[in-house]
Amino acid sequence: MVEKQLNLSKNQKIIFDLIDKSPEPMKAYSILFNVQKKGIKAPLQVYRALDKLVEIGKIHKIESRNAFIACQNSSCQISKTTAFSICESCEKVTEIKDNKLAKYLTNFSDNTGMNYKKYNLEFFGLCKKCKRK
Amino acid sequence: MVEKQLNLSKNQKIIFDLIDKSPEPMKAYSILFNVQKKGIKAPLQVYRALDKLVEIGKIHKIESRNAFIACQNSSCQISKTTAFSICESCEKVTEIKDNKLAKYLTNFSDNTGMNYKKYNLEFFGLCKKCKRK
DNA sequence: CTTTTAAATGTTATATTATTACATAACGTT
DNA sequence: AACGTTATGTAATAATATAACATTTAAAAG
Ligand SMILES: [Zn+2]
Ligand SMILES: [Zn+2]
Ligand SMILES: [Zn+2]
Ligand SMILES: [Zn+2]
Repeated sequence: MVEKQLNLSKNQKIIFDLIDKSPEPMKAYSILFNVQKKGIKAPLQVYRALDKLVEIGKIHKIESRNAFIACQNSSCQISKTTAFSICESCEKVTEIKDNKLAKYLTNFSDNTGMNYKKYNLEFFGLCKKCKRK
Repeated sequence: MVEKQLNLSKNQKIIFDLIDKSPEPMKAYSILFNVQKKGIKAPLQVYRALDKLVEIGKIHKIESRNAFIACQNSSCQISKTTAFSICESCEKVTEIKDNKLAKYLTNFSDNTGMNYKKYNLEFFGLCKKCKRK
């Protein structure tokens, strides 16, 4: 599944490519370390690219881990509704793509009648692999 | 609704009382500043109390804000399932107490068949007051 | 009541995560 | 070319969180 990313700037592309290749969420200073050989030397350069990539939905921040993961779900580019599964043992993170869940949460309204176009849901448990141990 | 908290230690009680009185989520260093007159001088003392209070469900961490709020929902003492509404304008945070939502998420299983006893959900939007403006 | 163990505290230093401030360069539009 | 917008470079610093070690308090066991 090839995604267009022509609109990304130089730093944004370097940093997106790194995160996209990583099998696990990456932390900002780990990203910084990994892109120093490409000329990105300062934290701010990383955070600026991360902010933009989050804004356009190419990556997501795993809030409970202060780490970033590439989006696995094309619809995130137009919405801000995210759900993840996080293994508390090996820290594996998977983006949950479930239309029913998304619909349920998007239509959810609380006791004040308020509803929401944006949410972030993080599930915690043990992944298949870790459960076997 | 009086809650028992006899089991809290001195520092835990000082810090819980402060958070419980606050109308808004409190950040760790703001807590530290506020309890220095009571003899709690170092960040670690605050973080240790926060860790314990989170563990026993008396407070929750709002992950997207790095801030802490007192639990509004007695059932959180036995579960780790939390949901919040966050106003993106005034930063007001409310804990959502909704049995249907809790049931739906607790019973949710992802495409791998995995399910979860623990989750954190943060909804974002504008509160009533901010919507009027 | 005394011994033992676990939980909590105190203190210093340090690690990790993120932003402010200011200057410059590249890009897209008219 | 002139303009406004977005992105970049760089240095300094703020904000959040933990490591390491010594000591004290409280709970549990004998
Ligand atoms: Zn996504
Ligand atoms: Zn695992
Ligand atoms: Zn609660
Ligand atoms: Zn508001």
